[in-house]
Amino acid sequence: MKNLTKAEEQIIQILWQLNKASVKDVLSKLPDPKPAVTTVSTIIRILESKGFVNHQQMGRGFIYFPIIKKEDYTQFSMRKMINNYFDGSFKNLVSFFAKNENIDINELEEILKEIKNK
Amino acid sequence: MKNLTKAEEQIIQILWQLNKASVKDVLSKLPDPKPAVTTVSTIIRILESKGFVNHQQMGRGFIYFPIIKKEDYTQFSMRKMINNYFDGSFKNLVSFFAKNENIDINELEEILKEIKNK
DNA sequence: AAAGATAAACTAAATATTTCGTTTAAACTA
DNA sequence: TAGTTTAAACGAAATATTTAGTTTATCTTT
Repeated sequence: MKNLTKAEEQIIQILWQLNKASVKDVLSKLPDPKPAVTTVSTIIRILESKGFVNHQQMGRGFIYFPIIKKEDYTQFSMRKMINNYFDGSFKNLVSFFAKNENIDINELEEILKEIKNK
Repeated sequence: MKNLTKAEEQIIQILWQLNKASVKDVLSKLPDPKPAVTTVSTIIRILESKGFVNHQQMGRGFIYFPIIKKEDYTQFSMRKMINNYFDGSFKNLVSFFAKNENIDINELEEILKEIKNK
């Protein structure tokens, strides 16, 4: 799986959110200051060349859609994160969050309970 | 906190590992094909200008050391990761790992037990 | 002290990424 | 059909990142 640059990531996040979108749809979701339409168009084309996106004709123009699932890229990114920052261990990640008091034991138990019920 | 580029991240990881190191020490830890010494030196200087690293005189040259803790940068990165890929929720992250069978319930319970005993 | 070695600073070239104006092709309108 | 509008493709400029040679200063050795 190829790495996404910052600009590419911002755009594909929008495509993941919308499922299908024209260049203008994507542009409208971007925060101010908005880039030029052509900028968005170019980046989407790069995403296509990297194999993350595809398109279909739709009336006048194209509708773009992701062909890599957000979950797959998430997994790819998390794997790297865990390797580089948690010594390759998911357990270390959870411990880290517990230790740093972002999350406490009770909350973790709640999470566990919820997961069990699925 | 400033973002680190790929090259910068690779270097500071080594500094985190070694605690203190000369340019040559860092270079020796880099995988082949090794860059020029000056390249490493430049990137360390950039890390200093970004406030991640400092140095002290040591004999002939400098010894560099991180002044941002790995844990702090980890937290910074994880926060972004969770915001962008888990809807801002740590719970979602844990569910994701459970669901994707990278980790199963029993393993999670083990982790929880271990954390409790601290 | 002079010559050589060493290490950081500086500078600039190479590469990667981001941005957008211009061109081209197709569709629509008068 | 000719002129206008629309949208993608192209090309290239602007910016950011990476790489490393050259310079400068200091230390070491003779």
